[in-house]
Amino acid sequence: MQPQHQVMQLSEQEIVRREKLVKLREMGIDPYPAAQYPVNATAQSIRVDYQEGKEVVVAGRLMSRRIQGKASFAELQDSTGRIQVYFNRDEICTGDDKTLYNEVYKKLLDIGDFIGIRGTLFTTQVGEKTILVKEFTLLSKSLRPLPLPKKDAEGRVYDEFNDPEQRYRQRYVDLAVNPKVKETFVTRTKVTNSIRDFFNQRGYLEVETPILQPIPGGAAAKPFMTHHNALNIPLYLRIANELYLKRLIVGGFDAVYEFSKDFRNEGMDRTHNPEFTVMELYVAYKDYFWMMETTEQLLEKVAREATGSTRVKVGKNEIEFKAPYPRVALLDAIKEHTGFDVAGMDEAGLREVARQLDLEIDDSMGVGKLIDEIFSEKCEPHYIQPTFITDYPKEMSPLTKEHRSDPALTERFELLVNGKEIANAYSELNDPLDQRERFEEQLKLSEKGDDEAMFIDQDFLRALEYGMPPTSGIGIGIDRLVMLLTNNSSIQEVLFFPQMRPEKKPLQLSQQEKAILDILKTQGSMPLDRLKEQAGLSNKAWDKGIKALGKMGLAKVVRQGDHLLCEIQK
RNA sequence: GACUUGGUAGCUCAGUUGGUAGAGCAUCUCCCUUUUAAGGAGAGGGUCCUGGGUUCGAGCCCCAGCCAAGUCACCA
Repeated sequence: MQPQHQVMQLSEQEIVRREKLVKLREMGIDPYPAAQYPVNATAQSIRVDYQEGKEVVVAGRLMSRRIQGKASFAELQDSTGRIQVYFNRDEICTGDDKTLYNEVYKKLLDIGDFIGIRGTLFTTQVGEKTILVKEFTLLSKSLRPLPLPKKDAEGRVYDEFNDPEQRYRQRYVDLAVNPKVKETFVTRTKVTNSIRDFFNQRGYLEVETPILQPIPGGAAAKPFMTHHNALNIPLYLRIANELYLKRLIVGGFDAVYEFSKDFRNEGMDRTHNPEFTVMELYVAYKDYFWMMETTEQLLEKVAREATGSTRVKVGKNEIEFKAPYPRVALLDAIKEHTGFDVAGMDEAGLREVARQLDLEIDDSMGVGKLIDEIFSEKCEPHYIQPTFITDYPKEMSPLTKEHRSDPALTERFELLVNGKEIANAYSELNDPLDQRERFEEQLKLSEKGDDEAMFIDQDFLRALEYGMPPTSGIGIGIDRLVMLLTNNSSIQEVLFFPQMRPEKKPLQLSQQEKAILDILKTQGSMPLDRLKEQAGLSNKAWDKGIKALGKMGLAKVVRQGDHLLCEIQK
């Protein structure tokens, strides 16, 4: 195994920047100074509050340069955007010594470096608000060249940094170079702030519950497993936080909510990341009708605060988040979009319907899963505008209270927007005996082969036995909501660091080079074809190996009459 | 998991029946005092994703693999 530093191959530009680093240090300039820098303005504040001749101190990354002899225009980018700065040799170097401009600025600074600037504001002949640099300070040297997308007057982008793999793996570069990406994440935080604000104003309590759980409950999903050494027990990463929040309602809180990272060990695609964010809220003495009204109000406010409007463009559609939203019972939706009335149907009947609708089903599916399959395949995509789908069958809702007027159904709704589920809510099941029976139903499903069926959580049942007030709860998928509000069709675009397969380590090769060189060493010089034969390498490996050796100056091929001869060098 | 597409310079991309690897930007050198995607001139820069095969010869053709995106399948 070779040590890491020998593996590292630097590009020409990276070598140049490292050499500049050395030169700066030789000149007594610290490329990574510790002292704070007294920033008093930003690109944005200068634009908004422009005063000719005003002195400002700003800091940021150098993002472009146009050097013209003794003068140069450059762009400085800070967290608020870009501002043009003007370097003039005689403004920076007031005495005879011009090295600060000629050497330090022109030769030793690079695009990507962080610098601080003290200067005065002026407007150029072309009308651009600009800082006339009086003094600059290197704050941090950048050793890797950034990609340099550019925009022309019509807004066309050149050399855009747009390869998704690189953008996700190196999000820091993506953020530094693509301003739109930053906006997405600012909107994301506005969304969560707006939700918090809505709940806090109502006096709801934000809480934290365990991520490491002995029994992963509250949803049907495959969990991640881990192990606690001191306790010597298996633990699961939570798939939902529902059961813990309900325990808090048992304990006497009237309303609790939590933004929770949940984890599911399932497939990844443009709408699924193994870790994702859900907001769950539980409010005592409420039912799912109340929750529908609350949800409408919440989303109307969030849409307005995060995007500036209740109308949001999503792909080809425009979605109106203004309350109220239509309410459609699940079985009515199925009747409407498939023509089948599945109310009260047994498993065999549902199988037959699914078969007629050309749906793929398997034997482990019970009544609940079959209905879910029919609905999500045939109905879900139709609901573009926000719509509450209500009254799900009991079999697919093991934590939900039985419907007050139909024992086959539950008091549950999902909110669909743009054909996708955004929220899921119930009148929570608080009858401990009913809850135990529902868990036992799940156990049967599990025995049938459904590996997502819920576990029985005895402690949760114990809590319910002490008594939980009637409660309504909701879970909102934050990533999906942010996707909608930022018009992104991929979850990776709304997560800073989406999960990726690890990058391959750079190969420590030169196996073939070593093989060739070893033979050559014993001979000093030999015919090329004999060397190839003795090396016993594939054509491709031979070709690469001998070319690489030539390039490194270790071997040389020389022509001698009709023959090619290979000689060892040095 | 299946299929499709892609992987070439720091970035964005060309690359012809298979015949010595190209452009723009960036970098480096020289010239240049108000420019705006790009001032002028010149130079350097490559593991063509990896491994094997076919061939006198592979960035290109064949096989296997890696990574990604998209579509489908799976999926609270």
